[in-house]
Amino acid sequence: MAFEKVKRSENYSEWYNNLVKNADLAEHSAVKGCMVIKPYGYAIWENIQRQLDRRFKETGHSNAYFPLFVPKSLFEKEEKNAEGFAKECAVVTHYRLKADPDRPGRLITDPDSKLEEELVVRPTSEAIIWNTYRNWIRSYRDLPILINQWANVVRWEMRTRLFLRTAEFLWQEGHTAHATKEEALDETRKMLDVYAQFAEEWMAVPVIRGVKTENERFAGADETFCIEGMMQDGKALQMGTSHFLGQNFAKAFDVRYQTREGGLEHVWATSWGVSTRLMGALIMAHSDDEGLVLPPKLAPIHVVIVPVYKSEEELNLIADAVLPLKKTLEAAGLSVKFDDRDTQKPGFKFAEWELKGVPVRLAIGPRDLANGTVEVARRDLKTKENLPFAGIETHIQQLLNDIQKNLYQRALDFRSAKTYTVNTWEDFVSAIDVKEGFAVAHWDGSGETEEKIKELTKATIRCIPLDQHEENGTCILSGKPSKGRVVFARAY
RNA sequence: CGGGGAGUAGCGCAGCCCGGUAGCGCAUCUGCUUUGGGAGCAGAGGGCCGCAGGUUCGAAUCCUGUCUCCCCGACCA
Repeated sequence: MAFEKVKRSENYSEWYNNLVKNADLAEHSAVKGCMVIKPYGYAIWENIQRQLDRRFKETGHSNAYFPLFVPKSLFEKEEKNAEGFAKECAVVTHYRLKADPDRPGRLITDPDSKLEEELVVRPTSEAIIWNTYRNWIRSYRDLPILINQWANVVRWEMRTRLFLRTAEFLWQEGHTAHATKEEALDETRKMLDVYAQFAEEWMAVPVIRGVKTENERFAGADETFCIEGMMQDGKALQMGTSHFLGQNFAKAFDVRYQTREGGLEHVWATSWGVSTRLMGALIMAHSDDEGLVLPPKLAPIHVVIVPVYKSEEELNLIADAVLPLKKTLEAAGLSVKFDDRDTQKPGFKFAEWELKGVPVRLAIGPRDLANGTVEVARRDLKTKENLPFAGIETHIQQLLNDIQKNLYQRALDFRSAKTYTVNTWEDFVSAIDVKEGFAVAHWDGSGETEEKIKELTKATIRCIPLDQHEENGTCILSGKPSKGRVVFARAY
C-alpha cells in the first residue's frame, strides 16, 4: 500500500492521477485512452446512477436501450451533429478476422469481410434514436416520449485522463420528443435542475446553471444548458448538459406527428446527459493530500469500524460490542464495514480507509471496552474524539449529515473566494492566470471576441448564468457594450 | 498531430554512457515477536529486461526498425 505522496499544491494533475489509482477507483487499461473502473470506483458510480435513475423516473422517464452501432448513413443525417462529432468517431469497417497466412498464430482483418455500409460506434445516440422515434410517432397522442438510456459511448479523444476524458465512457443520455416547443424547453430546464440538484445535494458540489454560447453549444442543438463546477485548482468542470434540440433531429429524420387539429408538424426534442466524468468532479472537488473525501450520500461505505486488539479473545469481545451497532446502523440504511482483517495493523487500516474516503471511522480497543467509549474520526476535517459508546448511532447519523453539509459549504466558500468580478482586462487576466479562478465579466456577445479571449488566456466562457442580472457594461476585451456578465474560466 | 518522458519481478525504480548473463524498495510466502496512526527480525519465492531484426565469442546495455503507455499542447463531456 505504500505509494508516492504528491500534494495537491505541488502538482495537481499528478495528485489526481495518483489518487484515482491509489484509492482503487480506476486504472489505465491495455487499450489506449480507455480505463478499467475498479470495484470501489464502480460502487461510487453505481450510487450516482441509482440516485439519478430514481430522479429520472420520478420525473416521468423510462429506461430503454439502443444499439452501440450507427450506420453511417443515419449518422450523417443531422448535418451539424455529424460534423461536430465526425473527427472523433471510431468506425467499424469489417466484421471478420482470419488467420494470417504469413505469421502463424496471428490474425488479420479478412479483406473479404468489408461491410457494405460502415458502422459508427456511437459518440452519442441522437441519430439512431431519432431514426427509431420516426416509427414510434404518428399522432400527438404518442407524445411526449420520455426515454433515458444508460450506456457507453466512444469519442476518440487525442488526450485522455482517467474519468475526466476517456475514449470510452459511461453515461446516461435522455432523449425526449414533444409536441410543442414550450414543452421541450420546459423539459430541458427541468432536467438541468435535476442535475443541479443532484450535484449540490448529493455530490456536495455547488454548480452554476447557465447557457452555453454558440461556440460551446452541442452539435445539433439550438440551445445547450449546463452546470459548471469549480475544482480545487480553480478550473471549471462541465458536469452535465441539457440540450434543447429544437426540430433539428425531427427534420433530419422526418419525424412528424398529426396535431389535434389535423395538421402535420415536426416534433420538438431534448437530450441531456451526465457521464463518469462526475467521478472526476467528485474526486477533485473534495479530496485532500490524504486521499479521497467522499460525501456521505454517495460513499459506498459510510462507517468503518477498526478494532484494536492483541488477542483473539479481545477481538471477540470487540466484535460482540460492535456487531449490534453495525446492525443498528445498517437498519438505518447505512453501509458499515467492520474491518477485522487480522493481516493488517490498525495504523495501516486508518491510512487505507482515509485514502478511500470513508466519511466516518470508529476505532475501538480494550481501553474503550473498559471505559465504555469509542474513538470517532471524521474524514473531512480529520478530527477525532472519544465518545461514549452507548447511543453512538445517533451521533454517527448526525455526523454524516454534518459532513455532507460541511463538504458542500467548504466547496461553496472555496468557489466564492475564487470567483472574481472583474471590469478591466488586466484584472481579468489576473483572475484567470494568477489567482486561477472564475472571472465574471462583461462580454460583447460575439464569437470572435470569445475566440480571441481563449487564444490569449485559455479561458472560455463556461456559461451565461441563468441568474444573470441585467447590467450595462463594456466588454472586457473589445470595450463594446454588454448587457450582463458571463462566467469565464479555464476548463477541463 | 506537435513537444517531452517511459517500457527491466505484482507495483515503484536502479543498472544502459564505459557489453561479461540482473539488482533495490514495497508487495507476496514461512517463522517468531508485534497490534491505539502505514510494525520488527530472520529466511524464501518470483524476471523470454515491450517486440522484431542486426553487430559481437557474448546484448537489458551498442545499432536499426517497430509497438505501446504516460505527461504537456491543439480538440473535446
